[in-house]
Amino acid sequence: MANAEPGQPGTATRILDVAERLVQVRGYNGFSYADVADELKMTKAALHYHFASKAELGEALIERYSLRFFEALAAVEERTPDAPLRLHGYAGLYAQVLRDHRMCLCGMMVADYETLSPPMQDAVVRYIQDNRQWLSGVLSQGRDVGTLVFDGSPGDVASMIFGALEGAMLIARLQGDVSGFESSVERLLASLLPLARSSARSAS
Amino acid sequence: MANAEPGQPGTATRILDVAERLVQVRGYNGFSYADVADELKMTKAALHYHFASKAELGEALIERYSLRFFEALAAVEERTPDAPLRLHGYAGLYAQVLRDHRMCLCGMMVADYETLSPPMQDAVVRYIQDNRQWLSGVLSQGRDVGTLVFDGSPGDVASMIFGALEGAMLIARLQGDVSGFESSVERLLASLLPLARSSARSAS
DNA sequence: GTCTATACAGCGATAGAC
DNA sequence: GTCTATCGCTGTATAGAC
Repeated sequence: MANAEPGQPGTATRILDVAERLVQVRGYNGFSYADVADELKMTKAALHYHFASKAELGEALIERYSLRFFEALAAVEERTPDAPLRLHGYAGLYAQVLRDHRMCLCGMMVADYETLSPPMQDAVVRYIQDNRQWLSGVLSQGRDVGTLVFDGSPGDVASMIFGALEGAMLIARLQGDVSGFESSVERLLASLLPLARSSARSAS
Repeated sequence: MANAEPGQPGTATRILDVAERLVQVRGYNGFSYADVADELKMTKAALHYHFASKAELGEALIERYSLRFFEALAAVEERTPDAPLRLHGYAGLYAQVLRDHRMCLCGMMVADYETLSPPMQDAVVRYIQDNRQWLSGVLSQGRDVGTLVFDGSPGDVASMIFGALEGAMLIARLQGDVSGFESSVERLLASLLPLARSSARSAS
C-alpha cells in the first residue's frame, strides 16, 4: 500500500505482471500458478504466500487493471475536453493493449465469467459498468455541445461502443496487427460525428 | 455420416450437444470430459471411444457449429434478397444463441485461441473468414442497389460488424436478457441504412 | 459401445524447515 | 519471504473385460 510505482517492483507486483499477461493471452482458465512460478523462477508455494488462492490473485488482477485503466482515462480527459477526441483517446488505450498482443484483461474474464469466483464476477461487472458510465458521460457532453450526434440514450450507445471495442479486440488479436482494430474503431466513432455519411476522415 | 438429424440422436451427437453447451457457457478450458460424462451418465472412457482426444472433440464442435450456422444463413438468404433484411437475419441467428444464455461457440474459442490445438485454431479462423466473406457479399450487393450506404471496403465493414456482434454477445450475456444485444445490433445496422441520421427505426 | 480400473501429469493448496 | 515436500483432487488418456 505504501508503494505506487517504486524503482524495483516488489514480488507481488512481478507476480501480477506475469499473471496479467498470461490471462490476457491464454485466459483465466488457461494459466496456472506453475506457469507464473516458472517464469519468475520461484516456487508455487512462494506465490501462495503473496496470493493465497488463484481467485484472490484474480481479484487483484482485475482491481489493478481497472485502477490503471481509469487513471489512464483521467489523463485522456485532461488532454482534451472535446468529446470525439476523448472517445478517440479511450479507444487508443485499448489499441495500446492490443499492440502488446494482448486482449483486454476484463474481456478475457468476461468470457470465463461463469467459472469465476463471485468476488471476481463482481469486479468484472463493476469494470464494465464503469466503462459504460464514462462513455455515457462523454456521449452526453458531446451531444449537448453538438460535437456528437446519435439517437437514443447515451447509455445504449455506450454499451454498443464498449461491446464493439471488446469484440474488435478479440478478433483483431488473431491477425497480429492492430490495423483491423483501428479501422473498426474509426468507422464506429465516425458514425457518431455530425456530417456523417460522406468520407469519414476525422481525428488525427 | 449417414444420419443428418435422425429421430433419436446417436451417442456422438449427444456428446456434442452437451460439450457444445459447456463450451458456450464456460469456455473450452472451463469444461472437462468428466462434466460431459456425468451429464450423460456415461464414463469418461466411453467418451474417448467417440472422440479420442479433447482436441478432436473440439474440432468436431467447431465443424458442426460452423456447418449448422451457414445452413441457417442459407435459409436467411432464401427468405429475402434484401441486403438490410439479410443483415437483420444474420444478427437474428446470434440473438437466438444468446436467448439460450450461450455465447457464440467460436467467439468463446477465439478467447481461448492461444491454448487450442493447431487444427482447432485453423477451424476457428475459417469460421471467422467465412462470416466476413458472407457479410462482405451482402454489403457489396446492398451498396450496389443502394439499400446500404457506407464508406470503404465491404471487407472492412464486415470485420467491424462481426467483431461488434461477438463483443455485444459477450457483454450481453452478463445481463441475462438479449435486449441489450438487440439494441446494439439495431443501432449498428441502422448506421448502414440510407437516410441514417434521424430516428433509427427500421426493419420489423 | 460401454464398462472398470488405472496410469500419469497437472492442478491448487498446505505444512514446516530455513 | 522462499524453499522442499507432499497432499488430495482433477485432468486427459489408455488397457482390457464384457
